[in-house]
Amino acid sequence: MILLFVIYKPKEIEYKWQEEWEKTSIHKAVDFDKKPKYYSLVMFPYPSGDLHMGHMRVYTISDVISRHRRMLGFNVLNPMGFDAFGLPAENAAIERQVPPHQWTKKNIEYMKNQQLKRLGTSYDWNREVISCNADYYRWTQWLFLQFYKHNLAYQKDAPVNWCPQCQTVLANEQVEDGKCWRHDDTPVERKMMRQWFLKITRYAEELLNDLEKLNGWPERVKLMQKNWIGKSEGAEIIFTAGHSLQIPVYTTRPDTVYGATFLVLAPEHPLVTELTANENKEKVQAYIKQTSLLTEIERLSENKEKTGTPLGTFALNPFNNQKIPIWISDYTLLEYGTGAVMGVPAHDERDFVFAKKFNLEIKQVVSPDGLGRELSHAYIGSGIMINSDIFDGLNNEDGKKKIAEYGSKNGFCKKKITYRLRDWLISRQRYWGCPIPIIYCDKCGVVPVNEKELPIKLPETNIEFTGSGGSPLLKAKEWLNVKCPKCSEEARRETDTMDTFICSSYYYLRYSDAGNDKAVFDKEKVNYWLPVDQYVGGVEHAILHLLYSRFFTKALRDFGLLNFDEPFTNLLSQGMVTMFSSKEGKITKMSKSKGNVVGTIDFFDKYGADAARLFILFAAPPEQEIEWSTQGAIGQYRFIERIWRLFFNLKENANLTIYERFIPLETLHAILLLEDLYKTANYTIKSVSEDISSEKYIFNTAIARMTELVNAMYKFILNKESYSDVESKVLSFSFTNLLKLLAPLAPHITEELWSKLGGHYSVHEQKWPEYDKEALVTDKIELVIQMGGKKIDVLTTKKGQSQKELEKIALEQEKVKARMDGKELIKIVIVPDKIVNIVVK
RNA sequence: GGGCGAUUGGCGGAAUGGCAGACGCGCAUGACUUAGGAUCAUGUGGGUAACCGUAGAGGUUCAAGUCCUCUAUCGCCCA
Repeated sequence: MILLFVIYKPKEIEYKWQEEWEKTSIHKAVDFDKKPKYYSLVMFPYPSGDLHMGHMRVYTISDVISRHRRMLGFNVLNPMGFDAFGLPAENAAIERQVPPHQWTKKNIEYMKNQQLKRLGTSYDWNREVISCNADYYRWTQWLFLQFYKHNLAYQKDAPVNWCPQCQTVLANEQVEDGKCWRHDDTPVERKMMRQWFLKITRYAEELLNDLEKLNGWPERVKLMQKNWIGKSEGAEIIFTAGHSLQIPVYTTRPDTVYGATFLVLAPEHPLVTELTANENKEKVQAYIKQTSLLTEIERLSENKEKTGTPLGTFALNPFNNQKIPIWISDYTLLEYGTGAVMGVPAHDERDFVFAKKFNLEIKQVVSPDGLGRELSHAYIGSGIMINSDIFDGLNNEDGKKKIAEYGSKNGFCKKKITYRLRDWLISRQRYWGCPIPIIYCDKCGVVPVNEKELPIKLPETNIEFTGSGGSPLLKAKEWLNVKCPKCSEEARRETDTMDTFICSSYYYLRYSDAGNDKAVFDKEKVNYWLPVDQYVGGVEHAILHLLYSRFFTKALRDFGLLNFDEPFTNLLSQGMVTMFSSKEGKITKMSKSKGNVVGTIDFFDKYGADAARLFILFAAPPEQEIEWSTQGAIGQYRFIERIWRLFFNLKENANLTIYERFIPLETLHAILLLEDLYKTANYTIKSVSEDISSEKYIFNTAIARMTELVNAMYKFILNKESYSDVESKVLSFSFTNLLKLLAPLAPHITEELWSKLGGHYSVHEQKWPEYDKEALVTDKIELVIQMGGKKIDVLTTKKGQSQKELEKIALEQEKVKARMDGKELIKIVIVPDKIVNIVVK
């Protein structure tokens, strides 16, 4: 056996084929092709500048799915783009005075050419979208105007995080421990500002109900969305105060209304001033100020000490005419329900803690056994109603209905459905985002920009990035001052830009017709390609991005632009890539800030993208977390090298060729191990096909099966000098199919060997292999003999024997006989062709 | 606190209720070598053994990693 030392140089091979694929456009998606369409999508990245191995996972998984689908005969759309607006670019501008567009563009070029392309991804770059380019954000603005037209975009006052030192608004992620990220000595305040919202709540019910249609989504993602929407059915009860002030209160527990011993308003509640007694004014003002310094998360934390202050006035419970004190506390939120709750300490944990702290009355109205007693904590379970006048003795579930009915008959209560989901605040007081196409005119008020004027481009010259004093757009006078589209008088542009989640809520639609400069997309094209057949992305987007995209799809459908209800038929949320971080002292998500990143370039240079891809796929199933291990990745590099050497060996000695036809089994019988090899090859085709096609995409087991095939081939050729014709055929058959099966996972090495084997370009355009069913038919089985459920012996025997025959065989075994000695036979359980279990006493 | 999920060799992970540990990493031994951190081959859960082993304790079953109940730990989401 002569081993030829042709060295495997992944870098050369990979560059070569990447260029060839690009030159021959084999990844182009064809609109309205005859083949069935398949839309494979991966969440587009933020162009942060340098992708690491952790990022590569999602692109690898999605790419394998795309390549596999092409081989199965689909017309595949596999596009890529960049979610290019956002804070980091603006921060870079503040810190280094590089204009955001320049910084972003440079990063995109690098990530695209040095990282994504080098991973061997099969994107159709003709459809690239970059959200910060005017030819894209023009349509972001256009869509905003459609939302505005349909009353789905509106303005209202809402609290923002405000840094008094920077004189600017901060995003939530810029607030660290209640302090500004740039001034850890400056507490962030909450300030009310007029801002833009999209009315996602109009679709709350549909967004909830349609989750049922999403059979291809992970249950836990659907559950997260369901909880986020947070539908609750309850009642609104109107308490009164003073002469005729009405205070509507929302509750999911109307059955406990007789237990209400106080009322809690949100500090921001509009009636607070009016309801405050003169002698309490000072304290109340101070408390409101104190609350404004807290974030919502801090306010709602259960660990937080409850705080509050009484207004000094009283409200009337309409059910029993009891006078109860009115308080304000930060655990009531203005945005939820009516901004006021009735305090029922006996049956709500937070109310209980609050009542204990401020010595308020606790009155039990639901009891598991119908008896009242001293409570050490709130009783939130069900039971029998007590202390509730005419409702006493009812089961509290019935009580809920009865009380709501009684209340609505008397006009102070009505059934109400509430959602936790709130309207989507889209205003950002930032430069690097899509400008909101609105003009403010002193005469005409809020005026939308004429659609023909789009895009409203971000000014790129004479912009100063200081990080303070508000958005740089406020100082771009030439840009800021315009004529009113209605009256032509002097007017000003809106300086807020849009949340970048808007850009990512429709990019997958734009891919269907990315170059269109007449419309956001052609209706026929979008309805041809969409919905997305397989979406792959991180679970960190399980709620917001996916919910916003679903909302956009439904809204655009109602605008008459789309004819489907849900954008993503199947969703795969891949687990993160972790690695030990010496900074944190533990294994944690790979990220630059934790100092535990493995760069892509070095690894690609040394071991190649194919090895990286195989390791990422092999380490665990896609939904699980994986820990990056360069050693493990080298293991996959060795696997590739083993195939590489096997090829040269067989080419030299065994007349290796492309061979795809099935081989009649009778020609293999006489040769030791040959039939086994042929069977293994076919079993590999079967298993790999099933693993990759399954909706779980279990690539790790698919790779294991291919490794077994390679091992089997090595075993077969061990110490072999020459090969008969039929042996060559079986080896060729095995190798040819191995290349095809491996092609989606390791696209470069398979393309190289396919071409060296004399195959027509490209291996990626070959038909996915089928297996020889005949080869997997066997007349022998391994019969397991058990006694009392424990394995005693395994023997090879004929397939398809009757239960009686199997029983006889089992009882004849020496090992069985020995153990039967002196024992009583209780029963024998037989699973044909599998197992015989003998139970003795 | 509530909901969801996880827990299998030294490590990553395999196992339609039917032979636990496929495949890989690591490790060990041998071969080839001046050499090996290359390659090829063999072995590798624990135990001298009978046997024992899938976080722990119960249960269902002829048979449990897999189903049920409880407990512990970890993770995610919501509070």
